[in-house]
Amino acid sequence: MPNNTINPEDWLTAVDESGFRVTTVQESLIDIFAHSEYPLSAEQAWEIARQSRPKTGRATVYRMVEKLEKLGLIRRLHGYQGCSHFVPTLPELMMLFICLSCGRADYLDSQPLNDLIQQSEHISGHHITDSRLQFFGACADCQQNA
Amino acid sequence: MPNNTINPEDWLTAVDESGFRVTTVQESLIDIFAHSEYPLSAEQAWEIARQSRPKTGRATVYRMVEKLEKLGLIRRLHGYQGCSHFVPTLPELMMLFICLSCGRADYLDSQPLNDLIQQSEHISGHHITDSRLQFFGACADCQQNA
DNA sequence: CGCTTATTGATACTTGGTATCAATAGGGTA
DNA sequence: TACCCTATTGATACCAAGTATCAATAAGCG
Repeated sequence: MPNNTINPEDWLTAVDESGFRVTTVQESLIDIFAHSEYPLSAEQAWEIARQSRPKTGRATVYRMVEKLEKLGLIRRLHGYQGCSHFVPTLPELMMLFICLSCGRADYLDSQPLNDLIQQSEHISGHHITDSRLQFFGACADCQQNA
Repeated sequence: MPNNTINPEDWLTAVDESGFRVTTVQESLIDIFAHSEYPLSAEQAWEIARQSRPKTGRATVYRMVEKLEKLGLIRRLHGYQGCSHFVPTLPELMMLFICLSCGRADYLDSQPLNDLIQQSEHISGHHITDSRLQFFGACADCQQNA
């Protein structure tokens, strides 16, 4: 995952600016999601959070996940170990590839998807306001090591 | 939904040929999914099934949904009232549009998606074995009646 | 028709997620 | 710094979707 393009500071700013208080739990959860190499479920994030902050509550983690998703900072993966895993959002890279072998997500340039949306709107007459595209398969690395 | 292209007989054949016994419950459930105008959850299918066959068990419906999904006869929708609704599969029409106003699914020609997959494989080096594309928005009808 | 075995239905259970509410901690003000 | 107000938190209870269990039932075959 291209962590270098994800800045936890920006997430804190986004949470702050959306009218919420920024707390230490939230900081720790933002850190966990922003730095994870793999998609995380709320349950997994809770486990990790308790390692450094044992009293962290389950509901708090679920609430934070919901908040981050609503703010568009994380994005839910569907069809990979259920539908409860999240990855950081990278607005220009909305086409997600998930490797079924190593579990890592790769972000692909979303311009081709935007083109496809425009084309589909034109053909069907529907007005498309949201889309979800996920690819599954074997990543370049896993193909080599197979 | 283009029901005219879905043939329950073919589904029964598919279930039969995959080594399962074909029973009356299964026939009724296949009918329900193949003829529904809207995406259905297992729970909803159970409700409908009990109207004509009151003793139908909940687990049976969940089992049948699982079987139909594994055989590729129905496909799960994600992000529309959760992730537990299903629509019949139309292999050449794998791009799904779901109207957020009337709830109906429309199937779009999947050739542009196939092209996109090829292009993405070429650029990324990943081997893509499965994909999921869903559009959300307002269908042509609902735009007019708004 | 009767036998064998897959399927079924009732029920209990698990899991992922939500609601409640008293206790806690931000952060603004004096 | 100390105080107050209120959003957030954590513990717990709760809920809903889905799964496991197992005796009863019904396909399909000889």
